[in-house]
Amino acid sequence: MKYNRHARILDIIDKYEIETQDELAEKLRELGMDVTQATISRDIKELRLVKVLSPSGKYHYSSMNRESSNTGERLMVILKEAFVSCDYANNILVVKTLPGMAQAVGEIVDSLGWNDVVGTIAGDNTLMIVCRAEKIAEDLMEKFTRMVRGVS
Amino acid sequence: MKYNRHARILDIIDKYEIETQDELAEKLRELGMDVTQATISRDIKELRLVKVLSPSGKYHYSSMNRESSNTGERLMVILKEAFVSCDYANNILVVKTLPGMAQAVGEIVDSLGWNDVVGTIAGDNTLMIVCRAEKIAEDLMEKFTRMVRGVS
DNA sequence: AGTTGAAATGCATGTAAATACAACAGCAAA
DNA sequence: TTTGCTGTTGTATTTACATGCATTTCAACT
Repeated sequence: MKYNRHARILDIIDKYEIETQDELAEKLRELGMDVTQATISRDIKELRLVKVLSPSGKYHYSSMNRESSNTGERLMVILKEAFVSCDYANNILVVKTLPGMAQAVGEIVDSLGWNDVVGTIAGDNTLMIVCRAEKIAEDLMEKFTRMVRGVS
Repeated sequence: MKYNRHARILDIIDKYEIETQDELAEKLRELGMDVTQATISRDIKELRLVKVLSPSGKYHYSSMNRESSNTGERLMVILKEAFVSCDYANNILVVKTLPGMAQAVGEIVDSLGWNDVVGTIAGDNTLMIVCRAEKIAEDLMEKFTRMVRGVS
């Protein structure tokens, strides 16, 4: 019974913006699965679901993974995860990444199409970004750091 | 006042496993910032923090990003985000990724050290994984698909 | 300084979520 | 069959959280 329900729960939160556990219980009841809020609280714990804030300002349950559905967000996620640190000298920004990830991060930076960035070159875990001016490199470092800290 | 506090909150949830908003208020009070749970509820909303389940089975606040602190998890996140689809023929598994991400995914697969995988070679958005047997390729496809769906 | 409007906060309270406890179902060993 | 164990669920309750409303703070103006 339980695993079937878990699957349905994933379906439901994917399809609707579920704001409360009671609401979820309601949906399940419509599918003929009679459960209480207590059970759902436990399900949610097992499924490791989280309550996130939608752009609309409402909270809703989500699956933590696959949160980012569009490509832009997915790239950002990759960037954040692969990023280790960065520093600059003159107009060159040097980004350290997880091993083997520098190419990928370079690709992402390229894809952003910032035209203050002249070009990028990547090794294994190091990426160099050539900026038009030192100021740009500085700003960019700030930007990366901020981004990774989740401030957006 | 508020932005200062927001910064501290990020610090605190990074450093401690904060289970409740009251607990967070407590920590802030220790830093001389006198706030109530109500304010923190609003802060948390603005910072888009989420309550996630730790491995220990307890809930704690986290920044949604940077959730994956250890390298293994971070690689998994990248793998999930960069993955598009896969298929196989014989003992060769072909994985499609986002543009420019194939190298990175290949790197990750290599790093997993599965010895049923003979080797990998990556183009721009396509990765080929040479498996020891067709069965392995099939299993692997299953594994990837499952993983991306968030079931593990 | 006084006025005004917007943002931040606290207080009180209603709502949502987690859980202690008990009941029960399935199941394996005696 | 009985006993004891494990896992699932509901009930009742506690605990945690969100929010309406009143109050304060602060900056931008007269």
